[in-house]
Amino acid sequence: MARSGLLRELPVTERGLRTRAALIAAARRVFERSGYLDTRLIDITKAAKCSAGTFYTYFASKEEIFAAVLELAQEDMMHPGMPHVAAEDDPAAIIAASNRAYFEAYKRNAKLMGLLEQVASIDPEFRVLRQQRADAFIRRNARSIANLQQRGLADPDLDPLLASSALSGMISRLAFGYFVTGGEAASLDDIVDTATRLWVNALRIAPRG
Amino acid sequence: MARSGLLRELPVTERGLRTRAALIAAARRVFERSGYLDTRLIDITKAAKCSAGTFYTYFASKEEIFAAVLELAQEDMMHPGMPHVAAEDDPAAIIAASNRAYFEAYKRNAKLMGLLEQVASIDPEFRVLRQQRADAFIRRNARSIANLQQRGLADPDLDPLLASSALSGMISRLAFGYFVTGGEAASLDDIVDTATRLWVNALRIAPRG
Amino acid sequence: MARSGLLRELPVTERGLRTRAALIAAARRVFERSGYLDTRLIDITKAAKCSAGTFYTYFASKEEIFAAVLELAQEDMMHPGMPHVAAEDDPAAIIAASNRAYFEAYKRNAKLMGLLEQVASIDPEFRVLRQQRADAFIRRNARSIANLQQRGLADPDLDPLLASSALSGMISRLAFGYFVTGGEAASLDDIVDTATRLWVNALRIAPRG
Amino acid sequence: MARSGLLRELPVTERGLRTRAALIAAARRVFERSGYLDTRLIDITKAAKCSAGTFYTYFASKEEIFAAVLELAQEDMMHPGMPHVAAEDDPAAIIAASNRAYFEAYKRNAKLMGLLEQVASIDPEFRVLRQQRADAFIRRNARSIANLQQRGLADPDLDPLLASSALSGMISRLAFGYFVTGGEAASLDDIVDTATRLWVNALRIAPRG
DNA sequence: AATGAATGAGGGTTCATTCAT
DNA sequence: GATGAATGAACCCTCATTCAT
Repeated sequence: MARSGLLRELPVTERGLRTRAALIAAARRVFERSGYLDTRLIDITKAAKCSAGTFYTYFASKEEIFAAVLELAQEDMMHPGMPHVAAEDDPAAIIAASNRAYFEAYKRNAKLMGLLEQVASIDPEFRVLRQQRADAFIRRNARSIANLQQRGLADPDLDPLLASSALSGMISRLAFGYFVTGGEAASLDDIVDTATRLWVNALRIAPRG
Repeated sequence: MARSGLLRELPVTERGLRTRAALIAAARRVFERSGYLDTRLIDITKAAKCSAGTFYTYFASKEEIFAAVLELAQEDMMHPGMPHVAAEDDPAAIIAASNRAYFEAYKRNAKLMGLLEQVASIDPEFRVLRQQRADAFIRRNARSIANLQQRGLADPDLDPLLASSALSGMISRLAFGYFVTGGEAASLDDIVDTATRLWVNALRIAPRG
Repeated sequence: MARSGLLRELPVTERGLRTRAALIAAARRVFERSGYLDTRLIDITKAAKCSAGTFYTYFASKEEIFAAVLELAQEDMMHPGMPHVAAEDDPAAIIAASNRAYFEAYKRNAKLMGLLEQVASIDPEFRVLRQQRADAFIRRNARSIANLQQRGLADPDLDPLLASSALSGMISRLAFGYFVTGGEAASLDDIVDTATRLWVNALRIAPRG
Repeated sequence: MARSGLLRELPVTERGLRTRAALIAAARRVFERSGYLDTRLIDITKAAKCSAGTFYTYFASKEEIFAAVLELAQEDMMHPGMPHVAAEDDPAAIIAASNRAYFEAYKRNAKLMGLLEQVASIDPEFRVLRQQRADAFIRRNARSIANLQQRGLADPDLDPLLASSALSGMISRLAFGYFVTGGEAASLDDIVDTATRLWVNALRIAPRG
């Protein structure tokens, strides 16, 4: 996900970079503590130990600094999806690894994912962003499904994109329920195992050997 | 889902009942047009053709009238899930029917479901409400899965509740993506078919004798 | 204190009289519980078990019903001051009896006196009312002082009205502190005794015999 | 009477201090003109020539700015009571001086004293404040009375605190009637003289020499 | 005479944004 | 670049009062 239109250019001086970074770090902390809506800009500037006016040197709005927070966390969030593993590996093992990777990345950024969910439900720009991320995840998984089908290893009657859309949604919703809503009683291992088994079953992936 | 604690007593006169109903109807319209956050109480009272003060005769807050809107729409939303079909029916057919019913009910109330998603991301009380609804749906499907397992018709290695949680989430997320986000290109039939096929596969439901 | 300008005519029907009386009784209760300012008219009508509109059948405003509450309590409040005793009685005994009567009447209506103090500080009409009551008390005591002076029993250098103003104020302030503010630690007897002794001393009333 | 808990931190810049001071001065003016209840915050900000929002930079409420107004006037109000005079002075002269000082200070702040009376009748926090001030005055006079008793110059049968409570109340009520209610016809000198004579008589202070 | 719903003016309060220093 | 005070639009909410039934 390249720089979204929500971001402006970086400051030039050393001090400017430091202040900007302090604001972003403070913003993430405050957003995660208070939620997006309840966060006031002065809460952020207070946490960053700078004045209210300084905020506008770097960001034009709350949306813009939230975009910057997301951008900083983005690298870590790009891991999930199918990691590159040797093609000859057991498909079930690959799916298991992929799901585990997704859940773990989700866990590391759980609060932020909850925030993104909240902001996406409020602001169309972030709805698009969320959609783009979801689509990237879906397309990657769709390619993997199509690949298995071509190799005769998965149910050929399924539309790869639709199936990926459904199954990827299943995974992300599970992660949301587990790490954000936090109401699930099961252990992470159980969830990954069940999700993987359902995924494998759903695609009718032939058991190995 | 009984009356939530968010509701107060009903008015006693005919006129009062009419005004209250007008407010709820207006609120639903305005919420669906402008979203929850951007709706101001005066927008609602204007749409209901009454004065600002009248609002407070019936509701204490925006949350309260939103709860009333949901309550009114609730009956229709309780249908989805497993419809009552003869037990001897083809399990796959039952699942297909259930999924179709869910998607259709979702479609009828799509804007409201999008609103609930938004409000749940903002207000903890509605987060609980959404959770309760999701849980009811999950438990119903879990019972169905357990039943199939007992009859030897579904993969016995799956935990029914966990599997239901995953698959029910898959369904509701699909519905959300299809009817609320609205970005899906597929036809409703294709989605129902794919969802059903994945569900049937995932549970390893034996093809009918 | 005759009917003040704050009061209107009485209702004619039996039912009307009953409702009016219920409103006044309720008003006194609510005023004493919540204070004048914090009392809303619906609090009164609720307590009187009638509707909001009914209030206006009998009273034009909160002030007016408060005036009615005072009027009803008035008879009891007219006792204080010098009670009529035989002129040949011991002057000190008369003063003691008078003070005691004042304190006791004050005690019976302490909450109402506190209210009157509050309302007088807010509403000029009641400031006048309070002043009239105080003046009546002062003039009565002034006549008593003048009488003692004429009989050679009290310090002739004092202006009777001024002295009465000071001493009467002393008494009413003591009563206010004792029954309304409620911070005094002394017993009522001690207060009456001290007040009487100070009063007798202040007028240099010759000890008897 | 230290800073009450009603006050927040002072602004740091010169400009801030100026604005805050302007608000307090304006508040005093408006309160004295319109009374506490009838004063709206915008009346104050208008009088201080700043916007409505600025008020909240310095004060959280009407109570808070009223506390600040009182605090500013407080120094002047602490003078009254017994001024320091040589111990060997004529007790009556000391009392006269003390009373005169009290009346003069009261006169300088008469409007504010009236306001305090009003606010104390409305707001419990200020009721406490008024009580504390009254108590300080009473205790000071009680010490003076006890001292006279010990020197054999005053009626030993009086309880000093009770007597002070009564006589101090007499003085403050006179001042209130004279400067706030404003209905008294007498001259200030006459009032001071009468009050002093009553006070001296009441304590049976021995005539000098 | 009683009802209780409808009215709407009026005040308080917040906070993103600007700007002089 | 940084500061923090000033701004004022925007909205919420209360409640005395009116009025149709």
